[in-house]
Parts: sequence; structure tokens; C-alpha cells
Amino acid sequence: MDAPHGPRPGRPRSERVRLAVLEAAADRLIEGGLAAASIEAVAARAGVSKVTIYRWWPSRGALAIDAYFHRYRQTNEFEDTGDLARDLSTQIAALVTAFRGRAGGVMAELIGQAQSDPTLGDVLRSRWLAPRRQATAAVLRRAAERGEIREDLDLDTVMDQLYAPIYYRLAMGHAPLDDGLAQRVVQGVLDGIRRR
Amino acid sequence: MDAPHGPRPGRPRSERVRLAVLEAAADRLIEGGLAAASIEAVAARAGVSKVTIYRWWPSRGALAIDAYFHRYRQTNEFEDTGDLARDLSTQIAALVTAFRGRAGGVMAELIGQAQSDPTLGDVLRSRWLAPRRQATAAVLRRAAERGEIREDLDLDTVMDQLYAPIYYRLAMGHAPLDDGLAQRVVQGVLDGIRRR
Amino acid sequence: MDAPHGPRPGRPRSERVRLAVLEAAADRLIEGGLAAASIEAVAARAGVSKVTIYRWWPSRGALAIDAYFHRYRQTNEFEDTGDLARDLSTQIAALVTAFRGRAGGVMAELIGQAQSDPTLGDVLRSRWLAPRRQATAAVLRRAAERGEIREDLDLDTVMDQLYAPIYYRLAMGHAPLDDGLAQRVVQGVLDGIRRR
Amino acid sequence: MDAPHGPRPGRPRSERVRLAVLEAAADRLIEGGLAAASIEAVAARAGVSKVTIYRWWPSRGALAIDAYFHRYRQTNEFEDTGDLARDLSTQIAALVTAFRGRAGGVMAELIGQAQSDPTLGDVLRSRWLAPRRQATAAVLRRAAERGEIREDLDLDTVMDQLYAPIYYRLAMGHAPLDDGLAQRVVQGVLDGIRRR
DNA sequence: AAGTAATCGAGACGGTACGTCCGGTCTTCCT
DNA sequence: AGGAAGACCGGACGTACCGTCTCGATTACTT
Repeated sequence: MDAPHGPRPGRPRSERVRLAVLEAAADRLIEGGLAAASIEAVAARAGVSKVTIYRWWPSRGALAIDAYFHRYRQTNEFEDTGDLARDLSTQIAALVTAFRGRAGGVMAELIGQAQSDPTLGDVLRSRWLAPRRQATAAVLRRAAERGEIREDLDLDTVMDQLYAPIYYRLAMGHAPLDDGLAQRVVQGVLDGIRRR
Repeated sequence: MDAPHGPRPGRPRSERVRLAVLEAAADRLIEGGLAAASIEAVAARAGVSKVTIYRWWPSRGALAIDAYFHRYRQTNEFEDTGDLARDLSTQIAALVTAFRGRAGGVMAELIGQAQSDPTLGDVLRSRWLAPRRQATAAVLRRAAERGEIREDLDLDTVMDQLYAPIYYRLAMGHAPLDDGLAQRVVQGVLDGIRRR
Repeated sequence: MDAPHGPRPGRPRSERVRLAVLEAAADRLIEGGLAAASIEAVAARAGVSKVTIYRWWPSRGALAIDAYFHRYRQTNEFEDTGDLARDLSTQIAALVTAFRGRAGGVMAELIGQAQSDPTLGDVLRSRWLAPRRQATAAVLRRAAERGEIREDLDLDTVMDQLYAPIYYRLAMGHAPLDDGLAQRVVQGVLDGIRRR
Repeated sequence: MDAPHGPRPGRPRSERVRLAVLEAAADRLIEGGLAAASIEAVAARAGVSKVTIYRWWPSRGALAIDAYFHRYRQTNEFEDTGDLARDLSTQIAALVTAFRGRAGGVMAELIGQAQSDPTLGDVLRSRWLAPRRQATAAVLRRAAERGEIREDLDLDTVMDQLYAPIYYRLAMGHAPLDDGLAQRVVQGVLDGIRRR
């Protein structure tokens, strides 16, 4: 897929331009949301021609999500200390904290945009959701092996129960992403899945 | 605010026009999503002038949500049979069923749009979320009074646990809104909150 | 065609805008030729939106020719003094003089553009050529009636002989539109068509 | 200018490429006029890089005219049989015939383009007009020596009278380039310049 | 054989203009 | 006052060419 083809013919893509576009897009995104990250505006801000952006990103959403990941390329480590409640709380609290900042609004808009842009949905699922869910699933599996939680669980459903409330509040805004949220959610889920 | 002014001066608002607009908007919404329900397009389809729409609806989102409720004005009854698990399952299964059809896509787009349109968020919360949550809260309260579930619960958190997975799947599309979903979710939540 | 329809519904067309566009287009046309009279540039200069221009003029050429006639709306009178040689010379000399100024370059470009824009050709023929040829034909007909020139002439060919050299020099630029040109051309033609 | 430099260093220009470009340009020119003969399109069609074209031709017009001459490299012989009327008619009729075909439209567009491209005008005059006018002038001069026409004539004006009507009709399109045109024009001119 | 020099294909890039869509606002007349 | 019709500005869209640029590969002539 990305095997080093050796030097391809033609002028190579300018890394300078790639970065300028991503930075400009991230800036606009944070300043004024997705609406402000129009191709036109990003091109102007980055000092780059529109065509160049269109050559590399198929849509505003695709660019926005690249810019988002570029700006918020987080470590995304998931410690496995053996204390399931603590590990899950830590991980989810980190998500809550991130979403409380500007990144939350941007992510909410990206999810919103994905409703009318299937490609964007794909990217979101594969680059954002999937890694987090895989890490979480691993932790849960090990907890099951340790006998801490039941073994007959549908992990996908469990993870929905863990993550959904965060995204739900983010998207609907009916309640804040408060400090205790992560803890409460994890507690509620564990109450249901713990071995008795 | 809505005191009966008695017959106000001037030409009264045309009910015919109101309906034509809502029907046209709903049609476009279903055919092509929010993007297709532009004020321009709806006006053309309804045979109505743009200004008339602007007079009565502040934005595309506001119009869309009105059209949504106009088309899918559902009964939204919530039976309280005394069997908590059944009542909750019934209610949530109804939501899942509704979201599986075209209404789901539209609702997803409306939630998406609300991310950049605070007014739309308000309407969504007050006219869509709130009634459902109030009915659900009443049922839960009565179950607590009957001693079926713990009394120290934060009902808001419980309702998040009940509803969030549905919206989460709707919005992220990482997993289908399958038939057993409602039952599984309710089961999971009850496992955690039932009196032991 | 332009019967007074009575007051048509809707906001009436703004005369201010119409004039601003024509003046701006004429300015650009004279400053930098057809190339400078881009819709974009004219809109900017006139303080008018592009869409407004597109609503009223189908193409750059159509706008340019309107602007040309707006700026150079000449009297186009053709005196018939009874002295054929003088009348023709006067008329053609006026054309030569006009074409020697900036109007010449613009007209040349318009004719050029008409080669790839049939609509523009139509306008040019009906609004520019036809009136001049009709007036000239009338003068020639009266001269024939007076017995000054032969009566068996194909007037269209005669008029081609009169006008063609002017446009030929304008378009090809192989020789100047000098002062004596009109006189020489008329003399040459009359030598051939005068009654002997 | 084109002295044989002897073998210059470096890779010699590829004749294959030169021909491919000219053929491609001529094709596009005939299919869709000057507009279709964009450098971009010609390069694509010829399987040649844009830069290569830019290296050898300064502009679209220059390329177009080269392509025109390449495709329509005509013999351009001018017989001098001693019969002036016939010789002129033959020559001009050949021009009319050529212009009636596709070459006419192309030539018209080239003349049009020359209005905003001085270089193109130069090429048109030196490579197209001049040779024809020189041959015609020679014929006329010999006729004057034979005493067939007046000797005090300004040959440039006479040639304008001969050729202008053809180009005039080509450019303005107000009348067709019909069969008798050449004959009529020559007759008209000779009527005026013949010795009496 | 190594070096030098030009040609060529491929393709990235900034820029200008294109013609279109939609959002909002406005003006006018009609009901 | 409500409503239809439609003109208007502004902003963005996605596309077409322009002319320039950076590469690597090729093809000759010159030491």
C-alpha cells in the first residue's frame, strides 16, 4: 500500500505545502468550526492554491479530519495496570477531558458532517473509533481471563455502554461532560458485568 | 408570548402555505437529506416565496426539524405496565425501529446540523429529547418506589445509559441498529441498577 | 417585444446596476481589451455581484458589445446631399476615424471574438453592420434613380467593396487606416460603377 | 537566423515530437476551433509534456498557426498566363474555396486571436498575407507593363480591393462566400482600373 | 569511458477566471 | 399585514487552463 515505490516520476509532492494546509485547516477549524474551514479559506490562509488542496483531499470533511488528527495526534496509550476500573476510568476520563476543550466541538461537527458524507464516516470509524475500541477490547479480554468480569459478554455492547454516553452528551448537549462522568459511567457498567 | 391576541390586524397567516412548506421540506429531507432541503429548493417545491419561509422559520435546521415532526408526529405513548424491563424495552425498541427507517438518517443529520446551529440544538432537546426523558424518568421513579430498582440512582445517568447506545450507533454507524439491541441494552442497564 | 407590460411583479431591475456594469465593462474594455473585461473584473469594478451580470448578459462577448454600443452610441446619421462621392466619403471617413481610436481595437477584438461566438456575430451584424448598410444602400439607390450610377448593380457587392477594405486593414493591420483611405476607396469604387 | 550551427551539443530536438504536436493541434483546431486547441489538450492528445510545447511555441496562437500551415501547406502557385482577369479570378477563387471549408473557420479564428496577440498578427502577415500579395503585385505590375491597366495605380489599394471582400465576408458572415464572388470582385475592380 | 548539455515525460504548484448554488436581504405590487 | 415574484450581494463551490517548477531518464556530442 505504501511500499516505497522508489522515486516516482514527476515533481514530488511538497511537504511544505502539505503541512501549511493542515495547519491552516486546523486553525480555521478551531477558530470557527467546520463552516470556517472552507477550502477557499484554508487555501488563502495557507498560501496555497485551491487546486492543490483538491488534488490531495476529496472534500472539506476529509481535509478537516486530517487536520484534526494532525493537530491532536495524541499518544492514545492505554495502560493495563490490572485494575480494570481504574484503567477504564483513566481512558474515558481522558476522552472526556479532550472533548471538553475545543477538540470536542470540532469532533462533534465532524461526526455531524459524517452524517451526510459517508467517506468521512469511514475515516472517522477507521482512524478514530477503531483504535480506541481495539485497545479497550484487549483490556476487557484480559480482565475476563483474570476472571474479573463475566466471560459470556458481548464486548461490542460493553464498549458501546462505556463510550456511548460520552458521545451522546457531546452530540446532544443535554448535560455537561462533567468531571465525575467517566467514573460514574465505568461504575455503572462494571456493576452490570462484574462477576458476582 | 402566545396570549390570544384576538383577531390581529392584517392578513392572517395562510395555513395552506404553512402546510405546503412543511410537506415540501419533509419530501426533500427524505429524498436527499438535509442538503436537499435548502430554503431555495423548498420554496420552489412548495410554490412559495423564499421570504415567506424566512418570515416563519429562522434557518434551514429549524424548518427541517419542524418538517420532521410534522411528518413523523408520533404518538410517543409510554405504557407503564409495572413490568419495568418490558416497558423500557418496548420504548427503546420503538426508537430503534424508527431510526432504522429513513427517519433515522434524517435525525442523524439534524443532530449533525445542531453541532453548528445552537438554535437547532435547543429545539432538538426541548421537543425531542425532553419529552422522552421525562416519560422515562417517571417510569423509573415508579419502579424505584415499587422497590424494583435502587433508590439512590442518578436517573439522568441511567437514562443516558439507556438511550446513548442507540444514538451512538446511529451517529457513528460502527454497528447496526439490530433487532436485539433494545433488549440487550435494557438488560445491561438493569443488571447494574436492579436491587439485589 | 418591448410592449409596456404594465408593472410586472417582483422587484424591478435596477437601472443603477445596469449602468454601472456597462460603464465598468467599457472602461475595462478600453484599458485592457476584451481579455480585461472578464465578468469577474467587471463585477468587481462595478460593485455588482457576478450573478447579476450573468442574469442579464449571456457571455463576456454579449456584455462587451453592449458596453461598446453604450459608450460609442454614435449618431450614425448619413446625409444625402445629392453628391454621391462626397456622401460616401464622409460616411466612410467617419468610420475610419472611429476605428483609428481605441474603438477600433475594441471592434477588432469583438469581430475576433465573434469568430468563436455565433451569438456575438448575430448581434454585430444586426446592431452594427445592418443599420450602416441600409443607410448606404438607400443613398446608392437614390443615386441610381438620378442616373448617377448604373442601375444593374448588385448593391451588396458594391457595399462590400466600400466597407471591406476598412475592416480588412483593421483586422489584418498590414496597412494603416490613413487619412486618404476613405477617399481612395470611394474613388476606386465609383470609377467602376459610374455611368459612362 | 537558421544558419546550420553544425551539430550542437546536447540531445537534438525530436522530430517525432514536433510532428505529433502539430498533428494533434491541427486535429483539435478542426474539431473544436481555437478554444479546443489549448496547450493542455494538445499535449494530452500528442502524448507530449506541456513543457515541451512551451519550449518550442510561445503561445497557443503561435502553435495554432504553425499547425494550420502544417496541415494546409498549399502550393500557392500563381500562374501568369497573360490574361489578367482569368489569373486574378483563379487565384481569388482558390482562396474563396479554401475559406469555404474548415480552413475558413480556423483562419477566421486565427485572425480574431491576432487582435489580442500581436505576435500572431506578425506571423499571419509575414507568412500568409505577404507571399500572396507579392505574387499578386507581380502579376499586376506585368499587366501594367503590357498596358492592360493604368500605370498610376497604388497597387496596395488595388490588392486591398481584391482581397478585402473575401476576408470581410469571412469575418463578418453577413453574406456567403459563394461561387461567383471571386469573379464579381475581380470584374468590379478591373472595371475601375482598366485602361480606357 | 566519463563528462556535459540539451530534450523529454511526469506531475506538482500558484493563479485567474469560469459558471453555478445557496443564503439572506431588498423592493415592488397584489390581496 | 401576508404573500408572490424576483432582483441583488456575498461567499463558496469545483473545474479548466495557464505558465512555471522540480524531478528522473534519455540521447547526443566532447573530451
